[in-house]
Amino acid sequence: MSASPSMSGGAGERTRTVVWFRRDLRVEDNPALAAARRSTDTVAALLELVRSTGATHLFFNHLYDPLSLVRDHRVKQVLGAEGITVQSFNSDLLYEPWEVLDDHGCPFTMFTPFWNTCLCMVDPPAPMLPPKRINSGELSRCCSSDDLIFEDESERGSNALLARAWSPGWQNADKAFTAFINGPLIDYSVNRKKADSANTSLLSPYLHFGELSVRKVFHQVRMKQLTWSNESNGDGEEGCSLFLRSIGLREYSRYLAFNHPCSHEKPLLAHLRFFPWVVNEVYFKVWRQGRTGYPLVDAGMRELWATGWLHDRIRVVVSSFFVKVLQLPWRWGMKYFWDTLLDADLESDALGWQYISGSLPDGRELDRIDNPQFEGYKFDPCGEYVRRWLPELARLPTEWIHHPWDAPESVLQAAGIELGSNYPLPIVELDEAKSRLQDALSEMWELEAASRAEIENGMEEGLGDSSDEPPIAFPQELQHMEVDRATIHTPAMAGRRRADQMVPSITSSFFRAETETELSAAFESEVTRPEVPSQVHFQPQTRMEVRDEVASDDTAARYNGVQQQQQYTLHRHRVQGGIAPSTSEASSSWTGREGVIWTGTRSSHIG
DNA sequence: TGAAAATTCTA
DNA sequence: AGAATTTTC
Repeated sequence: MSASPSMSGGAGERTRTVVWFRRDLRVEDNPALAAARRSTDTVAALLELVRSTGATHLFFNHLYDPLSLVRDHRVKQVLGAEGITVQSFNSDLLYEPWEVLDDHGCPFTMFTPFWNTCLCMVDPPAPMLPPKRINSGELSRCCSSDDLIFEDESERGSNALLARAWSPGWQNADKAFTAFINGPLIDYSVNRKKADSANTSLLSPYLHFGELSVRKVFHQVRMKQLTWSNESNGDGEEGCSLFLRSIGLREYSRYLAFNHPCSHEKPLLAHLRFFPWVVNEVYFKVWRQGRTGYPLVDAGMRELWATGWLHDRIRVVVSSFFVKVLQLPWRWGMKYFWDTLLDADLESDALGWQYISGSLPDGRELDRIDNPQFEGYKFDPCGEYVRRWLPELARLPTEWIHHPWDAPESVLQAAGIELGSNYPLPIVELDEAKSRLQDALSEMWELEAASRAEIENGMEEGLGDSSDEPPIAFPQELQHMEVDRATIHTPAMAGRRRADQMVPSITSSFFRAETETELSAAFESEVTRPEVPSQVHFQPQTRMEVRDEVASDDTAARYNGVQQQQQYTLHRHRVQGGIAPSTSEASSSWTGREGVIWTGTRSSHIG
């Protein structure tokens, strides 16, 4: 937001204002907004701010989760009606979700064709240089970033350790990026399967918080690729493709969120609603603590807790173990990721968990259980990773490091390990998990068939509720436990207040309180594709609002047409009034990709 | 050169 | 787990 109209074309770099907008202004902490104190309504807060500063223009960048889409649209309406010029931009993505369509003009339902299409499109415009000067008018005086309180004392304390390893800010983002493309990128294709972080870009938190522009990443990696291609460095070139692909996954997560507004809460494939999840809080706790008895899983969970980061592959390992072996409800895991990962990202994490839990057309097969032992030798052949995070196994020879339960007693003794005592036996045997999974799947298909039969018999009125996923309450106990642990350890969630998370969960209290009517209205009518500002950038802005509306209606129409043909069954129309019961009040996190050894809470990153 | 075996990859 | 690709003989 700028008090002066001189700041134009913010499409390239984010500005501080935009960053504020990403996670909702915390009005209650901002002295400049005393009038709006206690308000959690962004629109009211902005209105107040605009009035008090005399701003004439408002600029912001797009977000694609349902909460933001609705809210941002309201901002346009309300502030527009006040005579404020409101202009929004794409800054988070290479291409806007509504720009990427298949031959029939329909949104893709699978990643590969989506990404191939992206790669064939005209390259996104190169990022712009930052403006030489921003005339921030009254704004800088009345609410500089120093006045905004992003963490309280207890948060500050619990973040101290993480802060040592993490360097936020765009300069550091830039440094990390340069280091990556001049270093590990060339060997990315060879090294990417190793479990440790040395070979990954560790950029995901910077990307998440808008400290690094995806378009900049895209262009520079493309240039490297060209260079290596000319030198016929096949590996280097392939590394670039693979790395860009992980950027593509991030794009795709927004794409999915946009096309399926509930994808962070509901499985995209309808039958998953009938899966009989094992509601077992002991399993859940054991998983969180890294005491499952499977070394690779446990090492991952310990690393996650200690550093707030996990390699992409290990995210797949632990989450797939969670869903397939423990058969816990995936949204619990997603919530835990959200709480612990420093690159926690709603869209990316929802994509990841849906992929793992078999909810995507191109996801992993539901009936396939990955064997952590084999994965262990694949990603961590020498056992270094396991030894680093599980000191109790440090003296175990590599031969047994990923399956200590098979090791001869003498070997265990020599390594100082007593299974069941200082390292657990497998909490669930894989064979047992397999048969349990088979049973669960048959049950799921039976229920699904029964439900479909009933619907065909015209009984859908009677079972309106049953087609929603049965609500599985998020374990209460987790809240307390995490706070306890957080004060002892370092990680991210310590003392975080609920409001800080601002997870666009449709069921969050914030949402209900502030926007329920609007949202239900939004989801009720099928014409709701919430207000996608289309082609905003290069238009003179007089007619912009009008064009927006038209464009978004267009998009909506197209979307609805598509919706029928897709195999996804996302009963958006059911999400009304009470709004679908959700497992978790928050959501998830996960990025199929890079990360940073991250330090600091989410809320403290923003500065 | 072709079939069989081994390895790799899967969003 | 299974398809696709590469290596082996």
